Amino acid sequence: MIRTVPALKENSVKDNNDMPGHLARRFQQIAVAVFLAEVGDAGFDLTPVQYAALATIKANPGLDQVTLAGLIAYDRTTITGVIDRLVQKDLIERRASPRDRRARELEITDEGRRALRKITPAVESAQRIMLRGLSAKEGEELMRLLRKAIAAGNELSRAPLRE
Amino acid sequence: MIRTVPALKENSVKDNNDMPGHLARRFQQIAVAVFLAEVGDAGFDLTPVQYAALATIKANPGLDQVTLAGLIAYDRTTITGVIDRLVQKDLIERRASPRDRRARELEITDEGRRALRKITPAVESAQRIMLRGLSAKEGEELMRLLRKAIAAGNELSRAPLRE
DNA sequence: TACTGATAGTCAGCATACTGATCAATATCG
DNA sequence: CGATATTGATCAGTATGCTGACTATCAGTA
Repeated sequence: MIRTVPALKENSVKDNNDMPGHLARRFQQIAVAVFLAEVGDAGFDLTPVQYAALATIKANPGLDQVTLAGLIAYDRTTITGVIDRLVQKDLIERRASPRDRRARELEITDEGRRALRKITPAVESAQRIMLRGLSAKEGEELMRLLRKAIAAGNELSRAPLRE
Repeated sequence: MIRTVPALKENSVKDNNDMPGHLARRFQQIAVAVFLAEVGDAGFDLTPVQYAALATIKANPGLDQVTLAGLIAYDRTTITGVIDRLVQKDLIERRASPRDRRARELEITDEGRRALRKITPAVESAQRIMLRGLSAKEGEELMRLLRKAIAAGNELSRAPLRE
């Protein structure tokens, strides 16, 4: 096939599929949808962010909000609302720290522990589903590359990971 | 080293870094931050979503909102606000379609064209920066794996890609 | 101890994203 | 033709995520 007119303009605009930023958004979009579907099917109403916060609070009892934010790379202004909703659902407790009156200590409740236990299979299932197009080896490689890119860019967002 | 007590509970909770969903969120978070920083340094106030919409409207003059949404995998309810803001900035025009009175035809303005031209280097720079931790080969492999995972999960989100 | 800077948390404001609903217009089929 | 279904767009409501500002508190130092 011979084109009489070369498509100059079109070639100068990169395809979305060549843009890592676009691919990042798409993959995250699917990941969230899968998470909500699996967790919803299991009878729970918990977002990915709420789950990550809940699991991290359980693993680090009594931590404050800034530390929590650092451990899961959230902005501290985002954490406030997430915590509010977890408290609302009686999954965690927020109380003033005796050592630092600015800080709030976070603790998982029994109900939070129960929810976390029951929800775990759905979360693991979701992680599998979002990689279902890849072989096990490819899935591992994708995660390795993501970890590497993230490590190099950690300081570039307002909410870097802090250990 | 001998552990007297096996850490059963802790081991049952997967590390965030083993969760593709968490890695997806982190990578996207960094990608957006880098995009906004680069584009902002270039003197423009445009989000990744607005950029993608603008570029797609330029490449497909006169398309309607649902088609645009499909081409970049947005939810149609999200598009409304994005279009509002692009119109507000005089980068595009939205007018009623003569063929289908439900639909709106979208067209880039001269100012939109100018902005797109001037902003392109910053966008390309952003794509490089978000992969700066990876070799060229690794960057290609990451994009290939993301494309593959996305293709397999396309129908799982409310806003799949439509060609 | 008083001043200064840093820190924990919250808030207002804005921009994605989604669910589910509604309205108007178009398509389809009996 | 007319009833029905579908489609394009919008809206209300909710939940991230961010910027920038603010208060209260704490820490270090002159």
